[in-house]
Amino acid sequence: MGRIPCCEKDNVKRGQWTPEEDNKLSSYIAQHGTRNWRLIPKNAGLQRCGKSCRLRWTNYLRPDLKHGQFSDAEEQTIVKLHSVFGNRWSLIAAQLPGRTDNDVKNHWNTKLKKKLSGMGIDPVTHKPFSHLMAEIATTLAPPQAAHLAEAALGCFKDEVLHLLTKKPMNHQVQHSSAAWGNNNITAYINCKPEEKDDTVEKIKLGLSKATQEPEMIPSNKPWDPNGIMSPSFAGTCSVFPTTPGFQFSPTSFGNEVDGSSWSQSICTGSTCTGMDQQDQSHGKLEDENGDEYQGAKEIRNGTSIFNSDCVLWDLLSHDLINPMV
DNA sequence: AATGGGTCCAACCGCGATCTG
DNA sequence: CCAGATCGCGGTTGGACCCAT
Repeated sequence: MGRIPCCEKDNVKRGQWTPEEDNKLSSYIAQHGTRNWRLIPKNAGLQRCGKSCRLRWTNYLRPDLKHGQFSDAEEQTIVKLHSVFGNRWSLIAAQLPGRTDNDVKNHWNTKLKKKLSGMGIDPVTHKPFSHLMAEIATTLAPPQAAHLAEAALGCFKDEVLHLLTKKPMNHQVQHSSAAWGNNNITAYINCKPEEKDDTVEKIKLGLSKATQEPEMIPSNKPWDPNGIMSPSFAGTCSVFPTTPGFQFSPTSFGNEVDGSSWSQSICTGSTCTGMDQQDQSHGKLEDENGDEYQGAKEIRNGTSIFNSDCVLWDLLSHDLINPMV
């Protein structure tokens, strides 16, 4: 029944690969291809598991791989695609010739996440931290709001402290914007001071309402899985997407700031026009529990989440090297 | 020079999907 | 059809390297 094991676990070497091992594997694959990873280590004279050989080849030895630094354009692509697909590294890497999913993942975790955080943008949702705080304040029931806001304050301490104390944005922004080659982010951070002040007020007001006036929360709450967003409640957070976990809107944000594709890539969190109004079921990738909604499931099943009149699809489809469908 | 902390990335781990005997 | 191997993926870790003290 079944196949024979891929390797004898107790007789395989692990850890760093030596140049000799690399040479053996490369020359064997050059001659015989990568048909059967189970046989490759044995035939190539390597005391390695087939899985280890596959990883070494796909992540490091493949001749078409790039090994240098990520360019600005590559970083932009990663951020843009991550705002849509999340941690689907293989999908993202497919749009970056010569880069592996491991490369992209490592670069994201070590560099890009920090860059975004330094700009006051949550790398998970691609929204400004201030918007996330405001969402917490305006969309959760009182006990949840209080606890989550407290937790968020811990997570986003620097950004929130800046907002609440109105200290000027400092080194991080300037450093980041310089490193990323233009002033889009600085433009965003520094733009519309009245909106940021408004955001601070929303945070304060929302927390105050949530913790003191439970009767103000409408009956069909967004956190209620059976509920439908009421117009009155939606109006209380008109600036923000009305569903926790909702992702998007590059287009509106870019237009607000300077209309460049780079600012569209960086942050997808501002006013959410297009998708939430047109088709919420396609816009939502996850609900507040992290469960996938229709859109994400369609990606996983290999079909597009985007229809022909979707702004996001228009944005991305022009840039994609490998179709997602 | 020693050392402690931070960063980076190659490699490993575990899981679900797919394939194969 | 089924059991189990293989593949592909995303998350995590180990250790090399760098830098400040």
